[in-house]
Amino acid sequence: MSCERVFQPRLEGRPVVVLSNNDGCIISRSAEAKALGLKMGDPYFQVKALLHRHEVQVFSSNYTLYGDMSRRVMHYLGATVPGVEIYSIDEAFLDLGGLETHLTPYLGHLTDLAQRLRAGVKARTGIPVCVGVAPTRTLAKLANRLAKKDSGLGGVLYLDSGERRKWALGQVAVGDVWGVGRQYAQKLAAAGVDSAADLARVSDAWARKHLGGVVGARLVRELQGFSCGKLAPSEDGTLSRQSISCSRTFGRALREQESVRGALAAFVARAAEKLRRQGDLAHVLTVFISKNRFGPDAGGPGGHSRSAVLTLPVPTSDTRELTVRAAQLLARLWEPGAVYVKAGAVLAGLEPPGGQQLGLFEAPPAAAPAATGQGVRLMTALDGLNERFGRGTVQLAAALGPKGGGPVPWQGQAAWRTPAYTTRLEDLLTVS
DNA sequence: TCTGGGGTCCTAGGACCC
DNA sequence: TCTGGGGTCCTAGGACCC
Repeated sequence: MSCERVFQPRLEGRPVVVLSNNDGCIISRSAEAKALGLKMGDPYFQVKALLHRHEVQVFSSNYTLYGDMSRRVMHYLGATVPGVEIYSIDEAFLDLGGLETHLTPYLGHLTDLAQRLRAGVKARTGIPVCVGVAPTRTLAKLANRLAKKDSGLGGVLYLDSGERRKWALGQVAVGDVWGVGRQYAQKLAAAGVDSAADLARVSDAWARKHLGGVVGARLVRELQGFSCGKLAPSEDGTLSRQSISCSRTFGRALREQESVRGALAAFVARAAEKLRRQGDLAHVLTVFISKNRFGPDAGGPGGHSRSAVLTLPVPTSDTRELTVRAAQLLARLWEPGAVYVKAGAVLAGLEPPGGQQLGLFEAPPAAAPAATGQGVRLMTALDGLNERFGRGTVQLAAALGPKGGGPVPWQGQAAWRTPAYTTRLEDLLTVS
């Protein structure tokens, strides 16, 4: 929402929402939209009338723009303080350990440093941010939440003393603590644990028993102010993922296997592209297809979706091989007469090239095309062309849809997408 | 009519190993 | 009647995050 506002200042002070892929649900809201009672995850069609009545500005999601703006914010943070952990597209943890004790005479109180970071991000990108400072990530998230809610704090809250920490814990409902979702919140309420302060007092044994084992124990320790280092530091937040997937809800329901096969070819190609960017090969391919989970005949929980898994004989990142395999898996899953609304591909068992170990009696596999230098060069050329001329410039025919061109049958809805202001020359904003 | 996508970690149980 | 200890790997399922 903030990204859209940067490029359309007229949106300032007005209710604005951004929709998920396929224009399905609300995933980002301005304060004014929140005040109208619009919730995260509200299906668009259910709140359409309300949106219209209050002249809420609606946008399809524009991840090209949001990803690029995120990169700019993170780059500034990385250039300004040591130890940046990118946590998500709009959050980062900064390690300020030691800065206060050693540098107070030069930098001032950490609250001042946080204020300068906030102002710096705003000046360079136009994106408003809040900062929470505390001894652990969980407490920093909690402080950030309070900083966001109470405009009197000027966007920054530093929990610099035991008393202030105690006060902050008392302000936050247990369900709003990082790591407490719907299920745990319900369980905690039943046990009389209502606030973050209550949660910080439960025993280690109780946390282990009722909040997912060591995860729960860590959560409570973090609230008490003992850091448990939950996050694996990854250099830029994208490297060394353990699985890579691409899935989409189709713009309309599909009943032809050929159409779904085309969609899967496109999804596999996207996932394989990400895999090659990470420099890994995948050993395991999963394909899934889903029927409408809200329909009357959706079946039990999970009954609307089926998946098939294949362990590849040789790990690969070659789009051609993965596309062929995905089509085979799809054929296994396909129920004639069924109507599908979504499909996806997951690449797992990721490993760097050259790491395969053979069993004692296993013959080395004949090199598949994917493993040859030619295959690697082809994929490199493919990625190079798509990088230079735009995503999808060169694709496998399998991903192009039916002959004759036109929009592919699985194309999602995006009725209110803004331009890629910062990444496409033709979309550059002109000011007169 | 219309309900997102991409991840992580953990547990439990079974098969198998030394 | 008594029946070890310490592992790995895999799958399925459940919880959580933004």
